[in-house]
Amino acid sequence: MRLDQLQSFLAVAETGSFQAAAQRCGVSQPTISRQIQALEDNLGIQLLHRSSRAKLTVAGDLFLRRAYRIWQEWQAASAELKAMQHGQQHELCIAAIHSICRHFLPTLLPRFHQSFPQMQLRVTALGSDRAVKVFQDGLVDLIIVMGDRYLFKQSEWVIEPLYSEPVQILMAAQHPLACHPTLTWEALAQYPHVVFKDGYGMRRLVAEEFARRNLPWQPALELNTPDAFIAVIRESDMLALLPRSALKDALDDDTLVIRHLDAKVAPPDRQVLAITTRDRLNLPPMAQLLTLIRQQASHESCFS
Amino acid sequence: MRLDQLQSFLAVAETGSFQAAAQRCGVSQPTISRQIQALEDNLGIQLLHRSSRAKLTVAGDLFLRRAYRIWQEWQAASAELKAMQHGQQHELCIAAIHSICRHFLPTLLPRFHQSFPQMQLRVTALGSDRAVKVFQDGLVDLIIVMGDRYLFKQSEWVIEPLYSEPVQILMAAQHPLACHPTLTWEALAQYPHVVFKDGYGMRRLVAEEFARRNLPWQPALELNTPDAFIAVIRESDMLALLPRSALKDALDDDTLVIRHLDAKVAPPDRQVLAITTRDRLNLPPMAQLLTLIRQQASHESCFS
DNA sequence: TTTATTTACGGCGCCCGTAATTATA
DNA sequence: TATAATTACGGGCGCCGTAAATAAA
Repeated sequence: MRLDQLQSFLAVAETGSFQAAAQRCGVSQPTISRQIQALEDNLGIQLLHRSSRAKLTVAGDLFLRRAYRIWQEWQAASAELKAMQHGQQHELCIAAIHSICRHFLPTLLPRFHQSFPQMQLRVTALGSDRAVKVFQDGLVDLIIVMGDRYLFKQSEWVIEPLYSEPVQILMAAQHPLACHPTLTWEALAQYPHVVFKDGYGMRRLVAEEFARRNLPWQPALELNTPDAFIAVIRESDMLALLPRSALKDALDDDTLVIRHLDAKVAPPDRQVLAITTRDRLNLPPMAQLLTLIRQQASHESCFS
Repeated sequence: MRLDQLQSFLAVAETGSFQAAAQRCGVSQPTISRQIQALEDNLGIQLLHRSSRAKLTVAGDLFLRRAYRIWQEWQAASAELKAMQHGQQHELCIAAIHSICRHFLPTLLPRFHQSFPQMQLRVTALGSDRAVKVFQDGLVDLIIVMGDRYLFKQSEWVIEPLYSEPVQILMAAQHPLACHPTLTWEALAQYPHVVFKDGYGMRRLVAEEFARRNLPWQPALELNTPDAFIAVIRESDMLALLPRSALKDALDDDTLVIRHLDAKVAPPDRQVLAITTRDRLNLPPMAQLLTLIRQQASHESCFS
């Protein structure tokens, strides 16, 4: 079945005449005749009486409702996708790690909102693994996560490195290690650690570094928001390895100090990636969002 | 858009691979590729990622639901009409005048039921005009009505004469006219008449006969079922002109007598017609019903 | 390298529009 | 007779399958 056959049928049913239908559809009258015939052959039953005012048969009457629904559904689909292509979708979902939600997106989202005031943005803070999962399930349009060797790349993904930043150590101002300007892994291993829960990129990065050096490493406390880290660290002898951006809030806090590792033994910088699918790049809102993200990222990189 | 393009898309979406889809659809793999391309061109947006496991794009995901609904609707329509053509429709509606419902259909319908036990029959007793109206509106599949010069014939109709029968006069046994073996119009005009309401064929036939003779004719009582006629006639000096089949119940009733008009001035026999549309003749239940109706009609004609 | 999709190509078939024919009122 | 739908016919476009090329994993 072709859609123009359906259209011919609907036109005839509505106008009651083949030639009126032909005019409406912008084709010759025999074309209408043949298309109706094809439809009837295809369905194996007569749809129209061929007297003066072409009236519907019982079968035609039954089919009319179906035909109309099919036609409507196609029109709706067509319009929907057209709208999407012109950037008129109404929501855009982002999942990102906490530091991005806290320090990267807030300056960027208002500017995006100016470009697409109609668009509803949904931003969710998640660990990297979870973000990748919801992205795979098609629940979000874009994720911003930590780069990771175990990231299972799909060919239809577009992975854009945004910036990288060093991992540093947060501790209370009166912590025994606070007097050292730089630290060693052995020193870190002496103290209990506050870490992210499983499924967070930073957890995996830290765990791998300790494992690589065969040092004992016992997470004393698992959290899933960086905010909570600061409160805990301030009042204990615990340590936390965090990316620099997560430590911005601690910079001006007298009760906390930030230290780094010896340059020789420092862990690799943590990479921050934006991931979406290739097809979404063609959607204007997504293109705009990515442009803003790139701008913000280059700005962020200046401080590295 | 062609339907097999839709089918290709659904097959790819379901199997995740072009060649699996090709196998399922029974075509070569390039055909699937081209059909998806055509669909994408038509909608102006990419529907599938072309990596290893062909996954849906956002647009494809949106379109999938529409496509599925369209496909289902077509399948349903196709099955529905196929079933109808094989006589599996589930109801058949008849509208007929009262005498037919009372004397003609009762012996016929049980036999029809034997042939199509699944089928639900709906029979409605109506005046001829009303029956024609509901038939035109597509509310019933078949009508059996009185033949009438004013019957507006449509070209897609099949009109089958069933039988004709004389019009006779019903009166109470002790009626002043009961002693005459045959009657004249002038005599009839002396007495009040019980008649059918407007829109009934017999009403029009009787009215025309009186009008043709310039005789006064005042309906004293209007009814719309022949049953009621008998009860009224029995206890009054009213007359009723009724077709012979409507008088069967009065034949063995001592309180009633039936008279006819002089042969020379008798009104035309009333014709009984079955009407349906040409397309319905191809439906097995209707074909069977018409066969039975014809049989019954020839049987009826024997008594004319 | 292997697998998967796209492009190239020859051929068949379908569909279109014009014009002649048939059916209908 | 006039109007409307169907059939006939020539031309072209479109779609198919096979096979080669290209892209991706």
